[in-house]
Amino acid sequence: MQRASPDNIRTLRLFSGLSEQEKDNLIQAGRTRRYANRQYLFVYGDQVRLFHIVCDGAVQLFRETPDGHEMTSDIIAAGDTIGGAEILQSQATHRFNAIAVKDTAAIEFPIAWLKENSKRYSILALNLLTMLSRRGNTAMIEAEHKATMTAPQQIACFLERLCILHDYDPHGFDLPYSKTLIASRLGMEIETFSRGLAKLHEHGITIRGARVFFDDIEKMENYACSNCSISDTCQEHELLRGQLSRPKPGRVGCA
Amino acid sequence: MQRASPDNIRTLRLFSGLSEQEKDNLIQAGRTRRYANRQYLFVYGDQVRLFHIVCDGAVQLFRETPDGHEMTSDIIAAGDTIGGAEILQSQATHRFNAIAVKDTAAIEFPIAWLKENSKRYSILALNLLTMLSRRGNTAMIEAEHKATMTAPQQIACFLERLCILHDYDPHGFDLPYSKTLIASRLGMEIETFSRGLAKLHEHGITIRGARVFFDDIEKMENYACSNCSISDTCQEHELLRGQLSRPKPGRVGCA
DNA sequence: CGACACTTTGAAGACGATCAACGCCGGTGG
DNA sequence: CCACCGGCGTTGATCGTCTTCAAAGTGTCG
Repeated sequence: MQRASPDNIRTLRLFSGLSEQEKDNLIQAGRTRRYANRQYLFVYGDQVRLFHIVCDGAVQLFRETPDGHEMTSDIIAAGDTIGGAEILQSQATHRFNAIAVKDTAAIEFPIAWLKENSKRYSILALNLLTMLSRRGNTAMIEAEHKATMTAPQQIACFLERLCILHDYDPHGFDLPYSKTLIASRLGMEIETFSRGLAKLHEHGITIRGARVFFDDIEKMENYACSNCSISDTCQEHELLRGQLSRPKPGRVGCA
Repeated sequence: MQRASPDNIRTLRLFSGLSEQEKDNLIQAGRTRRYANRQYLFVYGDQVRLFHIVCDGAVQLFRETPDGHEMTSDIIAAGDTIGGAEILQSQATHRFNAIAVKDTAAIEFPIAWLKENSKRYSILALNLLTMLSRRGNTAMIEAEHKATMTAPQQIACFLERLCILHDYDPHGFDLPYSKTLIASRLGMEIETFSRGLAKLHEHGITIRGARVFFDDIEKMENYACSNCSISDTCQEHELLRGQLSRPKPGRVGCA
């Protein structure tokens, strides 16, 4: 998992391409803050005041429907940011709640900081643009999945991405979030998720408690989705990527 | 509908904030090209070579699943762009097909043009960023809809946005695309869409052929989704927006 | 040990996908 | 002018999947 303690904040994708001095200038305007598990960063309707960089832990972004249903828009892991889209669109208020789902550390910046510096440092704007458009891309692909794949397929695809993006050992790793949270993130009920996990055993994925085993990497291909833009996200994992999701020439869509 | 013939290309959101001379410099690198209805701009697997600005008509972006199913990712209307995300992420090949669904005119630019100029003109990068992140936002919200709303609700929400974004008369307008295309865009089968349209009559929306009537604007609120980021998209339509989707204080989620 | 959150499992129901048939319309060709 | 065709949309019936409701099981932490 990518971590960003004050030590390695300089390695964040958001700041890539900037000189060390530029990074210093930028970072010094931020303030590190810690959130306990289950503590809110902000809620629906709050004024947009801050841009956050999550350094450690994870933050759930979610909405509630009038009938009390909770809908997770995204889970922001360490190294990613919150609020960029809202600020650049000059949205006055937040359209979702943000709550820490682990003990979390985040650096916060005033919105003016982001607006000014994304004009001053075009590379910063580009980095943010890339991150946001990638997130949007993922959202589009997942919307597609929801329309074309069964629940077990979606789960398998999610687990595969999880394993690759977080650099977990495919032969055995623990889920980083509760099953309830993951189910919500995938837009399905916890019961469906639970049953889906059970079914994955027939397809070479075993789940015992929170532990996941890809016991047959070949069979993973049944679920591999060549459109999930895993490709350019962690360039150092070429090998694993080749093992897990081997896009076949001419193949489109999700199997 | 926003049109961008060579005359009004200067008014595009993408170029907003640039001087007339800067616009000239930028635009002169482009080449206008016309596509007949049903003509492909590119297909899945093609090299990413160009950045497109759709001036007139509309372009469907879609994938095909291995079992021959067609999945529409998006419909790009006049004034919007194609390829920005791919270029900024240095994707080598296209992950979807692009086909004109009307007679269409588009200006095309080499990818280097976009890369260089989004560094040179940070405002251009910001504009593109805003457009892309808005598109991603919409995708996320629609994914949410797919998980929380019934088919008729999704259709109503779509029609409402359509009416507002294209500046149609809510008391009667024609669908700009075929029902088949819209159904695909919403990720549902044409049969489901057709039945959904029929049901909307009980809720104050009448459809006769391709013509849509919001015969009871008050009832629209039953479907209005306060999270659909219509708000900052066409600033000139405050009044209509107030009529159609009136977000209530403290209200979250989709009704 | 007991409280509580989280997860699993079962059974019933709702919704959308699928399959099939039909109506409608515009175009083509005899 | 009519017959034929293909694309498009509607409607009906059936089926599979996911949600919902209900209950029991598991784990953790005081």
